[in-house]
Amino acid sequence: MPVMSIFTGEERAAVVASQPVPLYHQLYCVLRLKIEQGGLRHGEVLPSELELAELFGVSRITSKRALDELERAGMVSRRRGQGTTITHRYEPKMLVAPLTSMLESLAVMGKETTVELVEFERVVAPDTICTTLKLPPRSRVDRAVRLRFIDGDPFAHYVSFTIPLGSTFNAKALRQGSRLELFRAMGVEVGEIDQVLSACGADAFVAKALNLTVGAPLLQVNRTYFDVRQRPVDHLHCRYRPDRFQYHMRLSAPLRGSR
Amino acid sequence: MPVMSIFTGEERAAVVASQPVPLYHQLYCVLRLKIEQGGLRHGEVLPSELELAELFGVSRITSKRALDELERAGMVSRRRGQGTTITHRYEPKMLVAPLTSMLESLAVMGKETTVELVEFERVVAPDTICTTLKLPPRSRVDRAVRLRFIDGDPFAHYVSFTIPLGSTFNAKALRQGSRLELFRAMGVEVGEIDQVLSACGADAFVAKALNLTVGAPLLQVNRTYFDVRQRPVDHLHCRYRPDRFQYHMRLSAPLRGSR
DNA sequence: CACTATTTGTCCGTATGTATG
DNA sequence: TCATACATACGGACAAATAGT
Repeated sequence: MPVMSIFTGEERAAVVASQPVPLYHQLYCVLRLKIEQGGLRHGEVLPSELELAELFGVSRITSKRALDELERAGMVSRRRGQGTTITHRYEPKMLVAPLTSMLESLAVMGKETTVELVEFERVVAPDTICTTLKLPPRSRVDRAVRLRFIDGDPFAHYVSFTIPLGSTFNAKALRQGSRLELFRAMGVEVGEIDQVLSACGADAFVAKALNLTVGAPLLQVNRTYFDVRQRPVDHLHCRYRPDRFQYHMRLSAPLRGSR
Repeated sequence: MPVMSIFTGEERAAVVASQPVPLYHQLYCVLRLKIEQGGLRHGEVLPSELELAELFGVSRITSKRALDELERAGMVSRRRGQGTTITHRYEPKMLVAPLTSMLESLAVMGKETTVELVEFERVVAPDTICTTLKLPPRSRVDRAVRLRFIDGDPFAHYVSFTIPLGSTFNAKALRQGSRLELFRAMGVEVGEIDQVLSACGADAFVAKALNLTVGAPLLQVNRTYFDVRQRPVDHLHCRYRPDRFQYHMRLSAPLRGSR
């Protein structure tokens, strides 16, 4: 019987020896991604080691190792004579936040999420931060690292740089209330927010904090807070697990008359 | 003299032996990213092989190989006795689009980008598409795959599913004009757009199309178009290279009185 | 002109990881 | 499981080019 074409040519072509990444890991990534994105569902049986090896043009040991890694990652279950079945369930456990306003940290986030302060320190600001906050080079800022949890699982990693506001802006206050409330208490009225949305791979720090592997895709939001006089007050670097957090928007009545 | 802290702790921590990726390649990636993003500029001299080796806790051979790869990639120039100088010029080949309206495909995108139609076919819609477009199961829709280029480099991958509008909605028309113009020409007035922003790893298809490796982080936007009668017309699946495309927003005057 | 320090280029030997049959 | 081949990574050693004293 001819082997079913479960995998596309692109998927097979993505596993190549010429890359500086082990073959077994390339194959592992292809399989894992396919399972995570629902291309292969819970309960389905993967091709056998030999079939996989032939499909992707590798040896049986290589395909075996890729499947073993999948098992170690808890994606599949392997049994002799029975094959490799998928145990991973696609369960969203997801928070969808509106992006149209600043509601995020108040209404939506407040529902079932908790925040944990990981670090708080007054540091010399990196050059990029000095530039965005319009500070002279090597100024001092308050750096805070925080994690946000949903159902006890971390899904957001924040690194914030705040211009010195006063001694009341400290770790204790950050642990208790939201940052926006804190700003207001310090007499800073936030007028505008500048946001850039992007994606990035998890670095070693974030990967550990969010319980991911290095390089895992993350939704990235870089946010600058301005006070009512248009002066930058704070820069926030957010990274979200895409399987647990998404942004939602509804845009209405687009321009009709033009072009 | 103590070694200058050119690299952050995060950067140094990203080069670890425990990962299934060669050390020299990890280091190469860190350096390349720093140069590409302007952290190290044209003409600057990189630390010597020995300094790099000590900074990142690897042997000189490893740091040397990373630098050699950088040279092969045309990012730096190496000379005995003189060191490694950066030849790559930092030009942010990046498109930053506003997200506040539907302007994207009209004003911003039209500037220096081009679109290429990769596939166009009438297909049986997947279940998920039928659900979002409120169609009976196994309905037929027009599926289009497109790529968007900036300076000849692909940065966006689109997969769209459109309810049957008529024979004028075809490959030829898609190649020429924008989809929104085409909708209007077909008598469909787009009233609202529903967007979900997230991140995902590149699958084999997209990786090939956007010239990336499998698993590379991408900014993902899933968009549903509704006509003025609130009926879903089209579902669009966008994936962007984060180094070439970002979304930008400015939010003003957040709620003051409440909580 | 040496002389020196720095930096890259090349080689060796060894140990471990990867991949095949 | 074994034998084999190749890639990766380390430490060390020495040669060759460069720049400054």
